[in-house]
Amino acid sequence: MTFVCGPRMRNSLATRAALLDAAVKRFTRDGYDDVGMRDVAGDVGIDAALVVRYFGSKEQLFEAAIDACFDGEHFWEGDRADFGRRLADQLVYGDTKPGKMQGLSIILRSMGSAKAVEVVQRSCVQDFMQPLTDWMGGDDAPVRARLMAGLLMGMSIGREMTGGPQTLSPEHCELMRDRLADLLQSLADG
Amino acid sequence: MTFVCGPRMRNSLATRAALLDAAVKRFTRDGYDDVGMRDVAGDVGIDAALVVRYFGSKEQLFEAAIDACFDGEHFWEGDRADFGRRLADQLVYGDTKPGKMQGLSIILRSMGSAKAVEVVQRSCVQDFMQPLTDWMGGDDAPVRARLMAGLLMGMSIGREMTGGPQTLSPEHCELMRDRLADLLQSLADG
Amino acid sequence: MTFVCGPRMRNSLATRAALLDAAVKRFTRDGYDDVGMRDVAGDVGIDAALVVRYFGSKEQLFEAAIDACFDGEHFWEGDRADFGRRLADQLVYGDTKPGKMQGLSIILRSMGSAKAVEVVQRSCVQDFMQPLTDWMGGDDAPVRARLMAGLLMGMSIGREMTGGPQTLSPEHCELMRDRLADLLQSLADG
Amino acid sequence: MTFVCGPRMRNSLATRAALLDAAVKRFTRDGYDDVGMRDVAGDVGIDAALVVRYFGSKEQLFEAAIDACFDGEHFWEGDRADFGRRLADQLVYGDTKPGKMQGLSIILRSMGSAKAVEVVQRSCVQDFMQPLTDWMGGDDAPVRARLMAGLLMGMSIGREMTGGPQTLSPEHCELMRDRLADLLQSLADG
DNA sequence: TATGAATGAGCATTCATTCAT
DNA sequence: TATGAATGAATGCTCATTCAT
Repeated sequence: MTFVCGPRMRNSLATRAALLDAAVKRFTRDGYDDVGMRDVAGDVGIDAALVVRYFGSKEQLFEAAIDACFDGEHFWEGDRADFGRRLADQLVYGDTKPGKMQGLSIILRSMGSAKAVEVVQRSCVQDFMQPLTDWMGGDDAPVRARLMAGLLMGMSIGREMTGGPQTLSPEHCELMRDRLADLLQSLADG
Repeated sequence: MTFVCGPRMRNSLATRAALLDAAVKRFTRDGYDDVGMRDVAGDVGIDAALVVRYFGSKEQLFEAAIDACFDGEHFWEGDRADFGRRLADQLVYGDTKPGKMQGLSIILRSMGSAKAVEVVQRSCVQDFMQPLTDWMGGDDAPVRARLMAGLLMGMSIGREMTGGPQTLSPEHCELMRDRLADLLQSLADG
Repeated sequence: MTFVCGPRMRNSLATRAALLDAAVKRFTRDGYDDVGMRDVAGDVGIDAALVVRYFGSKEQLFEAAIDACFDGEHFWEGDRADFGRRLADQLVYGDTKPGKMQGLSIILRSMGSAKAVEVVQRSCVQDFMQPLTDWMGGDDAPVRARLMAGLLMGMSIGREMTGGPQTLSPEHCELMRDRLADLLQSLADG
Repeated sequence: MTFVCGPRMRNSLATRAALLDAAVKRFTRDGYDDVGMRDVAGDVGIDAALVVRYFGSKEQLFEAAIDACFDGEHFWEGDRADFGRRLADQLVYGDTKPGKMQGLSIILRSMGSAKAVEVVQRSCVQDFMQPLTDWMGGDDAPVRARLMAGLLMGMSIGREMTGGPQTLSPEHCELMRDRLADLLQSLADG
C-alpha cells in the first residue's frame, strides 16, 4: 500500500520502510550483485541518492534487508507436530517466492558476491542459525540445526536449478514432499 | 599442465584448455558476477579479447566451464557401501575447495546472476541431475536424487555461511559427519 | 564564544557568527572545493540547508569568510622597525596555521576553483591589497605592496610544498629567516 | 598537432601524449578538483575510460602531468647574466599562461586539494626544488632556492589575484619589473 | 591467430541546493 | 526560524565487448 500526496509524502519513516521492502524483494529475487541502488530507488519512486542517505551504502542496505528478513516470528515456528509437513509443503509446492522463507533466498542468492558473503556471515549466525538452534533444543542442537538449514537451503536451490515442481510427475512430487517431511521432522525431533 | 614454447604456444587447443581451467577455478571461487574476463585472461597470460574469441562471450565461457565440471567420472561414483561416509567426510572436513565437488560450488556461487541461472538450468539437469538419478536407481530415483542434491548443496552453503567446521566443537563435527553420512547413505540405498 | 539556551539559541546573529567562524577555519585549511556545506554546518551543529538560508550559497559564504579575514587590524600592522623580522619569524617558524595570516592561506588554498578565484579577485584588492598599499606609503607603494604580497604568499606555499621547516637544517632556517626579514624590511621601508 | 585517420588513430603513444598534454593544460588552468576525467578525455576526443586505462587513476594522471611539466630544460636555465630580467619580464608582462612556467601554475592551482597536495609534496622536491637548488650553487643554495621559488609562485598568484598587469599603470609595471628583476638576480647571484 | 586500443553503458557515491513542513 | 526529505547532475571508475591492425 502506498500513499502519495503531492510530489512525495516527505515521511522519512514511510520512505525508509518502503525502501527496505523493495530492497528485500530485489535482493531476494536477483541477489546482491544484480541489484542496483537505482533499481531499489526506482521501485519506490525516489532518487538513488536518497537511498544512500537512508542506509549509508549498498552494503548497509543489504545488511538491513537481511536483518529485516529475520525479524519477527521465524518461519519454522509454529506447531511442532506438523513441522516437517509444513515446511516440506512450502518447499515442494510453495510459490516461487515463499515469502516466509525469503531469508533463505536472500542468502543463497548472494553467495556469489564477496561483499555480500561477508555480511551474511556476520548477520546470519545470530539472526538465523542461533535462533534455529535454540528452537531445536537438545545437546546435538547445533548439529541438527546445521543439517536442517542445509537441507532447507539446498532444496531451495534445487528448485530453481531444476525449474520447479513442474519438472517432476505429480506422484513424484507427493513422494518428495513426504520423504522431505520425514527428514525434516526427524531432524526437529532429534 | 602448461606447455610453453617460444613467446606463445600458438596451440589454440592448449590455450583454450588453460582458459577453461582458469575459468572453472575462478567461477568456483567467486561466482559468475565477481569474475571478470580480464581475470581469467590474466591467469593464462593472454588478452581479454582473446577469451571472447575463443568462447564468444562471458555467458558461453560460463557454460563451457559448467560442462567441463561434470565431464568424466562424477564425484559420487565409487564404492556404494561407504558412499555416505565418503561424501560426509568431504562436506564436513574437506578442503575449502573440495575439488571433486567443484560442480556444486560453481552452481551455488552463481545463483545470484540471472544470466548464470539460465545457463545452470539449461545444463545441470542433463549434466548433473540425470546422471545422479541414473546412478541412484529405483522407481523413486528422481525424488531421492533431488533430495540428495539439495542436501549436498545446502551443506556446502552452510559451511560458508557459518564459517566452516572450526565454528563447531570436534565432538559436534564428528556427530554431524555421522548423521550426514547416515542421511546420504539411506538416500543412496533408497 | 558560544551561547546556548534551550535546544537552540534562536539567536540568528550568534549562529551566523559561529558559522562564519567555522567557514573561515575550513576554507583556510582545505580550500574552496574541499569544503562542503555539510562540514561547515556540522561544525556548528545545524543542518546544511540553514547555511544556505543564512548566506545564500556556498559562493556567498566564501565571500563572507574572506571579508571576515581582512576585518579588524591587519596582520602586517604593528611596530614598523621590526616588521620584516616579525613576519619572517612567522613564515619560517610559525605554526602551520599562522592565525594572523589566515587571509593569505584562504586565498592561496582556493586558487584552484574558478568560482573562488572570481570572489578573490572581487574582494581582495580592496580588502587586502589596498590597505597594504596604503600602509606601505610612497609613490611606488603599489609596486612594493605587490612584491610583498607575492613574497608572503609564495613563502606560505613553499612551506607546504616542501613540508615545512623540518626539511631544512636549523642553520639554514635561521639563514632563511634573516634573509627573508631583510627582504621584507627593505620592501616595507621602500 | 593532431593526426586523425578514420575513427581514431589507434596509436597508443600518440593518444597517451595527447592526453598528457590536455591534462597539463587543464590542471594548469583549473586545478586538480575542477578537472574531470571526462574533460580531459573530451579534449582528445576519446572516452573517459581510456584515460583510466592509460594512467590508472586521476591521481596518477595528475602525477604524470606534474612530472611532464618539469621534464626537459628548466625554465630558469639560460644565460645567468640576465636571469632576473628574463623571469621578471615573464612574470609581469608574460601571457596569462606562461608556458615555460606551467609547472608553477599547476602547483599553486592545486594547493586546495588534499590529494593533489600529497602528490605535489612527493614530486616537487626532487623535480623542482632540488634542480633549482643545484643550479643556484653555494652553501646557502637551499635557502636562496626557497626564497626564489616562493617569490616566483607568489608573483604568479598575485597576478591572478589582482587581475594582471592591466591593473597597474605602465610606469608601475616597469618599476615592478625592474625591482623584481633585481630581487631575483641578487638571489641567483647569492 | 592474436593484440590491445577504443567504446559506451553501467556502477555506487557525493554535492549544493530546493521545497514542504 | 529551522528541519531534514528530496533532487538531479556530476564524480571517478569498472565492465564486457568490438574493431583495427
